[in-house]
Amino acid sequence: MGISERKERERTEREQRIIAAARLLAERDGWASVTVRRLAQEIEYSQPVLYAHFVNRDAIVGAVALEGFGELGPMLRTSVRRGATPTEAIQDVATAYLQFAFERPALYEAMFVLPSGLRFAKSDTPQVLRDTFGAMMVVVEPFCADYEIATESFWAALHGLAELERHGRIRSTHRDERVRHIVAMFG
Amino acid sequence: MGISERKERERTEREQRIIAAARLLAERDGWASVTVRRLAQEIEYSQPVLYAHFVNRDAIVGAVALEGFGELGPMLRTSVRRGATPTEAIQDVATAYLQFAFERPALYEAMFVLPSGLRFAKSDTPQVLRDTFGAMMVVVEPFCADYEIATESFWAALHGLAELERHGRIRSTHRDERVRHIVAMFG
DNA sequence: GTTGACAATCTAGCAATGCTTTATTTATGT
DNA sequence: ACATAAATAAAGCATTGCTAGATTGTCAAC
Repeated sequence: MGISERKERERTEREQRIIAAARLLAERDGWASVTVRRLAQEIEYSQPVLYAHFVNRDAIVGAVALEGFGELGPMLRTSVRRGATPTEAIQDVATAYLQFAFERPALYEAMFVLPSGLRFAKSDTPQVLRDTFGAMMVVVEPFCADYEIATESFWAALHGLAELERHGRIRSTHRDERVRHIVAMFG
Repeated sequence: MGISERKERERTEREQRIIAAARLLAERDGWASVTVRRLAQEIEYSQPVLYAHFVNRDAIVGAVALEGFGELGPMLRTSVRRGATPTEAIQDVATAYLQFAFERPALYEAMFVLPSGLRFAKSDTPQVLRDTFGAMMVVVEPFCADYEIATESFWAALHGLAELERHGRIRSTHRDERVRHIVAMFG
C-alpha cells in the first residue's frame, strides 16, 4: 500500500508549497497581493486545488499564522539572557517580540490582525498558541499574582506598540524608551 | 451670486450624507459591507458622483475617521473627574478610551486600523488628531519628563488592549484589572 | 487488451468589487 | 430660444473569491 502513502506525501508537500508561497508573496508585496489565482500560478496548479486544501482564503492566512506562532514562541524563550534578572528577562522578551513584529510584518499581520479562523483563549486553542502565550507568561509571573491578566496586559502593550508604529501612528524613533515605559508596568 | 453658493451648500450636504451613510453602514454590517455601490444607492446618486467628493474608498474611511477624532478628543477630556488625582485622571482617560473603542468598533477601526490616508505624527497632521493625542498627553505629563514618548506608550497599551479584545485574542473579562496594570506604568 | 468506474484536475463561469470612460441629461448665460 | 458648459448616469474594465461542470488520467475487473 505504498501508493496511497505516496499520494498523501505529495498532498502534504503541495500544501506546504501553498503556505510557503503565501508567506513569501505576503512578505514581498503585502497580503492584498496574495490572491488565490496568484498562489495557484505559483504552485503550478489550477485554483480549485487550493480549495481541496483550505476551505477559503482565510484558512491559508491561518496556516501561515500557525507557522508564525511556531517561530515566535521559541524565539521569545531563547531571547532571555542567561542569568538575567526578572526585569532584564521581561525586557528581553519585549525587545524580541517587537523585533519579530518589525522584521516579519506580514507574518505578524497574519498572526494578530487578519481574519485567520484561528481561535484564541478558547478550549480548542492550538498548542503553539498556548506555548507562545506561555513564553510571555514565564517572565511576567515573578511580578504578579494575577499573572494571566498581567500577561494579557503586557502582550497588549507590545501589540499596540507594534501596530501603531507599523501604521505610522507613532514615530519609528524612541522605540527603546517606549519599551522601558512598558516594562515599568512591572517591578 | 446665490447660485454657486447654493451649489456649494448642496455639495457639502451631499458629502455629509456620504460620510454618514458610510459610518452607519460600517457600524451596522462592518467595513467590508461599505462598498462604493452601496453608498451610491444610499445617497441616491450614481457611483462616479462619490469620486467627485473622494479620491477613492480609503478617503471615505478617512473622512469617517476624522469625525471619530472630533469625538474622541473631547470625550477623553471630559472623562477626567473634577478634582481627580493624577493617577485617577490617567485611569479615567484609559477607561474612557476603551469604552469609546468598544462602543463604536467600526469608528475605532477607521481611526486606527484601516488604511485611511490620514497622516499622523507629521507636519501636516490635522489639528483634531493633535488634539486627541494632546488629551492623553495632559494626564501623562505629571508623571514623566519624556511625556511625549510616555504618551505614545500609554496610547499603544490602550490600543493593544482594544485590538486584542476586539479580535478575540484575549478574554473579554477582567478588563478593569488590565487597565490597572497599564496605569501602573506611571506613578 | 478492453472497458468501466472513480478520483484528480482543469476550464469556464458567477457575482461582487473599486474605479473610469463615454454618453446623456440638466442647468446656465446670452 | 439656443448654444454651451456643467452635472450626472449608464456601461464597461480588470480584478477578486469561489464553484459547477467538463475532462483527463488511473487502475481494477473482465
